[in-house]
Amino acid sequence: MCINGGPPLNDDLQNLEQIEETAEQWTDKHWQILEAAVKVFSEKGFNASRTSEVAKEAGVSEGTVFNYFKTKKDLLKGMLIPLLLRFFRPWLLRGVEKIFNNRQGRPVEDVMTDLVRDRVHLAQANLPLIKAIASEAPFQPELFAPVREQILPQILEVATRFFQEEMEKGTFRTIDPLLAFRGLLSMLAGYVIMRNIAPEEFQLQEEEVEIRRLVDLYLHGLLPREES
Amino acid sequence: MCINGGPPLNDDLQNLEQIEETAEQWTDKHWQILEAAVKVFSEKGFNASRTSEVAKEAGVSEGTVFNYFKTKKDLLKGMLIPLLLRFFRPWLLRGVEKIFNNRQGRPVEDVMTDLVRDRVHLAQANLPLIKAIASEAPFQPELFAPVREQILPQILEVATRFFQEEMEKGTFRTIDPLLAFRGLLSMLAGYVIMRNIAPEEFQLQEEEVEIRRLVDLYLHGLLPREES
Amino acid sequence: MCINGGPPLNDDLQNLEQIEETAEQWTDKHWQILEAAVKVFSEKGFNASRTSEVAKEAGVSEGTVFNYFKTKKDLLKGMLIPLLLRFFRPWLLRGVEKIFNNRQGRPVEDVMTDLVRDRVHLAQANLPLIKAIASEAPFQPELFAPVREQILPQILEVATRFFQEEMEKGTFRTIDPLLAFRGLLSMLAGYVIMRNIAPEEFQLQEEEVEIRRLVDLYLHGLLPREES
Amino acid sequence: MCINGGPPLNDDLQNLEQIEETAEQWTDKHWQILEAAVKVFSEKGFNASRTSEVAKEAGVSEGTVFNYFKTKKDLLKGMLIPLLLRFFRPWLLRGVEKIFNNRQGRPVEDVMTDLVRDRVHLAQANLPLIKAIASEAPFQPELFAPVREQILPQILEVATRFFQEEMEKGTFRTIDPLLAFRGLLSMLAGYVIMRNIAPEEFQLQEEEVEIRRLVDLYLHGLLPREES
DNA sequence: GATGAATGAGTGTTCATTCAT
DNA sequence: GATGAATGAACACTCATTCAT
Repeated sequence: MCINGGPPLNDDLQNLEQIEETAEQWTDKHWQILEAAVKVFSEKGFNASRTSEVAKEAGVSEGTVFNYFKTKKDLLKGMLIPLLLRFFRPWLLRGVEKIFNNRQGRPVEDVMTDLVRDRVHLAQANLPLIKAIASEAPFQPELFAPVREQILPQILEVATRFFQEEMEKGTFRTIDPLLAFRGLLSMLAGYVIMRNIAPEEFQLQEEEVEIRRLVDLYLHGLLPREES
Repeated sequence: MCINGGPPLNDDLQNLEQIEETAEQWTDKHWQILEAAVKVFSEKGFNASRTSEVAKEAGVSEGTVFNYFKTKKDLLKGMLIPLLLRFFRPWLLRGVEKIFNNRQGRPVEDVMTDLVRDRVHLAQANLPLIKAIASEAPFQPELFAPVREQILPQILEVATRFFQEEMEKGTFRTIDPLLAFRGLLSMLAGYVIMRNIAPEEFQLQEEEVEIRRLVDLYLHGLLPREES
Repeated sequence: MCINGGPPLNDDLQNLEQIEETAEQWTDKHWQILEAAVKVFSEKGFNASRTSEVAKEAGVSEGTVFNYFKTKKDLLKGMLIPLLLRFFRPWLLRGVEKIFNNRQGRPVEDVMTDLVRDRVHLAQANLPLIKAIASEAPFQPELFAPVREQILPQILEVATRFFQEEMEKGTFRTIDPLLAFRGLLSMLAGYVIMRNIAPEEFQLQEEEVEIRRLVDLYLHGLLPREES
Repeated sequence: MCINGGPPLNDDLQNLEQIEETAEQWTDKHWQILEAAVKVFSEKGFNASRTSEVAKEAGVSEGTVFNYFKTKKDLLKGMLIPLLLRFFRPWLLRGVEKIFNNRQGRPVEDVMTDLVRDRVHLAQANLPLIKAIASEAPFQPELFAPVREQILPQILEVATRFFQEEMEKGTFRTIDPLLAFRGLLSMLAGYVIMRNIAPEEFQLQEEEVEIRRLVDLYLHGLLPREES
């Protein structure tokens, strides 16, 4: 009859524990179908995608898709699971400290570059997933409410703590840590988006160069160094 | 029988002259219907929107919608016209110089703040329009190709010229002007998006404060001022 | 967009006034489609019927069916309207008295025969309608609740009044008038049903003969006349 | 692989011998599944019932249902077996005579009351079975053809014989024995149906009272006794 | 014998588009 | 020019049935 292994997706994305639990109960078929959905949704958008195409892409029959995900919308909802796990599990588990713990002596530019490079790579590797979700998120607020209300604050808290600590140590100048985070996030996202929309028009160089430049601008600003 | 006043939209968005021409040939009904479409599309997304709802919102019959815009997609295409006109006509007509011409003596922070404020206000005022277009753009590349290929380079050129001149004058330090532009654009867009997604979670202050902080971060970077 | 002239069917079948109102707001298309639905539903049963077949039978497109009746179930609900109007409007409007008013001097057998004949003819003429509704009624109690709770009591009241008056006049012997009504209704329905299921097996004669026999059995019972 | 114990159901319901034979070859699982089907079908109707629900109700897997009954329709067909056995085996085996043999001296009212009470109890006890079959019978004529053509005539013959004998004995007045049977059957069925549709609206009393009244009306008719 | 995952034809319903009035 | 009834292709989802384990 109905398979739909794992708990229902509704309201079960409150925190990482629940998300991991759900993910563990998923079978290979779940992942196989979800990957197909990610591919199709990211290419055509949620509404323009056809469940038949997801099925074909997954190499299963249409009925099977619905055995594993009760509705088309559940496919979208399900994508939050790998997204959150891939992007936040390491961070939230280990804290960002680990990344910065062993920066002994290394210049802050290098450390920030590592950080940005990691996120850029992650975003590039998961671009379809991000595209599928991000493009539909504005129109399904109730679907993503748990993320906004539960997960986002956790992320902000980690980020804030990181910036605050560094500011106290004097690594960064003292500004609103959330502003610092938003600024970095914006530049990072802006880079990834523009890179994928119109790399030519923006005359983007190879990734490593761009990342270094981005970090440089973020850290030093546009004004001339005053010491000179 | 078919009205569809003005030239067909296809391939007629190559430059501002053509766009203005098309806009002038539009009747009030065109605008009335397009505004309705903007409202509906921005709330539900292009594919989830119903032409019937656009008609109701516009206060006309469904048939009339199709008298003015041959297809649903033409409604989307048509939105590019007010978007481009509102965002770029003043810039491209007068050049950004005008904005900076009369900055005699005013500190660069203030001038940049004016610039950012202007764009933020514009974005806020046209948020539905932006949302309607931006959310569908990734899935209709051919629809937006003329913009990317014709309009975007014009914009980039103006922006580049501005940054370059200022760099030569010493107002800004010398970096890739496109990088400078992308950085500013990213921060600007990031601010507007986050403000509209989750103002609470990001603890956003009143606009003027946020804009000043944003410009400060953009201009000075995150590192402590070295002279101190 | 949506036509669906007339008020929504839900909860609007409380009394004959509302039913008549709804019926008057129906267009020819409504009736055309409903007749087709009656035909199809009565032949295959509600669930086994296909809306596509209803459309074909009505000579309209499938979309048109749903313009006039929002759902397949609404087609079923809509059938109550002609059913009730055809079976009860005359009765409830004029009272059964009219039928019996002018029976001056005529033997009660003849009057009852007229009554039964009228109902049998009506039932025969509306057999598909009855079949379509009656076969689904047991499984859609909420759909027919208004009829059971509002219309049925009205009918029972009229019937009760009729039998009671005749009993007081001495035309009938004094028994529970509802029992008398149920008995007549049962025989009438039983006759119509058996006639349509297996006329051969029940060796049914021509209608007029059967009706006279039925009335005779109903009025005199199975026991021998005691006077003899 | 396929079990489907017992002979195929098609065309094997010609007479009671074959039916009994089939019933004897059925295992407990057959009965278990069939009872579940009766429950589900009687609640939702044949077409609206899901084989998955039958399986769940029977406490077996969906596959098992189809091991015992090749198709969903076979479940319906199979229901004829308990129906016919329960309703007609005793009658046909022993003849109705047995019931009437020992009526020595008892008034005919009492004897008829016994008869009616027996049938009413039987119907009440098997209501789901009757409902499941009766509601689908009009739309599956070929399924029930053997019953109509083979079993029904046998029943009618027994009934006819009974009424005829009693008429010859003078217990009943002489009318068409089939009419007498149809009249009784109608009243009986009408009572059971109305009792289960709307006992309140019909103001039904306790069963024993209703049965006595029903028999009284059937035997004496509605007219006043002429001897008084 | 029992299972239940996989199947895919089939369904009610939607909605962009047309066109007669 | 404006209307809105009619259209029918298309889609999400269902479910009886199969069959490998």
